[in-house]
Amino acid sequence: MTETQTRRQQLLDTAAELFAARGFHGVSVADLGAACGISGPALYKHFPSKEALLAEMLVAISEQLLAEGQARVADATSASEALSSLVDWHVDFALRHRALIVVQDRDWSSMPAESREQVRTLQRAYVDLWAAQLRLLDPRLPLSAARAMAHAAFGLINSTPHSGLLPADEMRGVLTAMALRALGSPVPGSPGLGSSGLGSSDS
Amino acid sequence: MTETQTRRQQLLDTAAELFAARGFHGVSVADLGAACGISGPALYKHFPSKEALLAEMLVAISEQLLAEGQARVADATSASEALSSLVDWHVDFALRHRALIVVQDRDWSSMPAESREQVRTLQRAYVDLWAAQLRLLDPRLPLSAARAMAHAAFGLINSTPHSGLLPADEMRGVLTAMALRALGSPVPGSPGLGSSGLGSSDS
DNA sequence: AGGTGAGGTTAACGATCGTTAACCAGGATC
DNA sequence: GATCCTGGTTAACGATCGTTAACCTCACCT
Repeated sequence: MTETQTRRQQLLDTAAELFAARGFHGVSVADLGAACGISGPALYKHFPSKEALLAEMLVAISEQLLAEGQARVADATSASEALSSLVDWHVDFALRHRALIVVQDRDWSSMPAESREQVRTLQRAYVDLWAAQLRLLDPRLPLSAARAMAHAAFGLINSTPHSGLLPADEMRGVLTAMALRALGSPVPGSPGLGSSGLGSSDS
Repeated sequence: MTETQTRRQQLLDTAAELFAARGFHGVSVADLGAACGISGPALYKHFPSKEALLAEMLVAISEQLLAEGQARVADATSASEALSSLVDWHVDFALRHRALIVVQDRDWSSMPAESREQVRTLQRAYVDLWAAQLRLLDPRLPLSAARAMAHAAFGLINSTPHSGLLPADEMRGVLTAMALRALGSPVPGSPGLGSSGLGSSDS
């Protein structure tokens, strides 16, 4: 692999892989060190604690997701173009960083409180970025419903680590198409879906 | 809460909640006991080990998901009706058992090897149940792509625990509509769907 | 009455964990 | 050439974990 990376980055990458496979509490610092060719407490030359390593990992990806998402929305000329670009970005990210995707919503609760709050804020902003575009497409859509739809789209796209059964190229096509269809027309016109009706017709 | 349940079931229910919040390795048997009004090693009067408790929990829900899924497919008169019924069932299950949904794909790797294999087999059968219906709708769809689509639909529906921002009734409507749309017209064999527009750009 | 088993208790065990301490090699700096 | 910082090492610590052992207490059966 890329041997030119710094030891610090190697620790982050390897930790992502191990945490994704066995969970934060299921990986000891000795395991992590061994997987990096060093052993045990050498980790503390690069991070103040095991929790701090996790925090840096998750804060970094939350920032990256949000920053690129904002850039793409800014560059778009319509809501549908923005959403399409957001989907492409998130699919690309999920395919390139499967391990990080798993760790993010699995070991979120193992982070120190302050970083946990930071990630929560970043994630909320990212969700609202999607939700805003959805509400531009259908202004009758309540914010809470738009947020739920964004979360559902993330769940769909983030399913890729759990099913590594397609080559990345084909998986990209499947996920992109499904996500765009799922977000397509926010109000269900189809019959037989029950009487819930998503409210919001009058407010 | 329901005080008429057996202690054994109370342990399973409470464990699901705690595991979902902090992860299997993040919950000690003392924590679990305390949350049930008993303390510490009393767990071993009901389960041979902490891992065995997790295994029973996950095997049970995998069996339940598959059994009801098979029943619904058997009762359906068409592939689209079967898929719609499967979506309803999975959405209902996810809304009723949020904690179990979280634990299932979070602490799968913490199970003893034999039970892990058992759950894997049950889940694979459940995925193939969905995939078979998808391929009835579009016979050109490869099995691997159909499986990926089923996984993606699960991810979409299972997102509900992460976003508890809608009342269950409205959430059911949103998830059902999105899942059906996502599965709706199976993906064209075309790679790189480039600048696909969202159909509803006009309003 | 007396025995029994189910479901608790506390105490204690060995293992493992995250973390700290003390030490050491080597290359850059002055 | 002495010095210092960087990134390693091994040893040891205290805490916590899952698990076992030994004991207790009733409800229940005969």
